[in-house]
Amino acid sequence: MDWHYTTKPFLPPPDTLSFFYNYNNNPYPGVEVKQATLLETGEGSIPAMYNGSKEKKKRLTSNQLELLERSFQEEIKLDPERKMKLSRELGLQPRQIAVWFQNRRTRWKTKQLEHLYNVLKHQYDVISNEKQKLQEEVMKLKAMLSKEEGFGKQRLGGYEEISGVETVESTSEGLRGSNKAQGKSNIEQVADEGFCSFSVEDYNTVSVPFFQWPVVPY
DNA sequence: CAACTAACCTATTCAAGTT
DNA sequence: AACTTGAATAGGTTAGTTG
Repeated sequence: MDWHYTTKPFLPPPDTLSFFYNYNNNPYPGVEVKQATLLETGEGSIPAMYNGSKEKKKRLTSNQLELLERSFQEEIKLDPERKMKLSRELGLQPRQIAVWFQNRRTRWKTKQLEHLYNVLKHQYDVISNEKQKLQEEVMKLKAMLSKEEGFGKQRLGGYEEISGVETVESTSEGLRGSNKAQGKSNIEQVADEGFCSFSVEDYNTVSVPFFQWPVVPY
């Protein structure tokens, strides 16, 4: 495996989650450009860990981490030019820079998935609550209806039409008030509050409001 | 169009640091 | 000593280039 023979132009961040599933996706097919040779990049000099001799793994210093982190915040992907620049500035092998970025992207992605999970869980809780309320309301309405039916039978023929829709006060009506006027369901209301529902198929193509690029949690 | 190349990914290993 | 973290490796996938 080699990391250092080609480069891609600076890629503006995609605004969808699709890159989660295809990091290699290039929004500008055909513009990949051949660049530096091994000699030019200076990666011909293989560090001890890569040339067979057993050197122990060393942690990066806080200064190195700080600069790498700042660079990562600027752009999640690493172009060869930046890799070489960081390599010179930090006194690390370009390979180490590339590895650090790869591992950092993995950590970043894990955090993003964690965040996504929390958002979806919140959505689920809201909808689950709503379902509970609606079920309770249905029970109340059924109870009222059977009561009314009881009255009707007692009056012996004195039939009175009762429209449930018009006469029954909904216990959760207040909750829906404003959105009902706009013809919106509670679920849509949830969506309006900044969450959206999407299917697995949507996952690759639909941009998600809470997703920001490059949000870099750690 | 197959072979090559170089990027990226996930899964894993293992040393260093922490509890 | 057990657990956690993170640097590094292995092997696979993808996409652009070349002959």
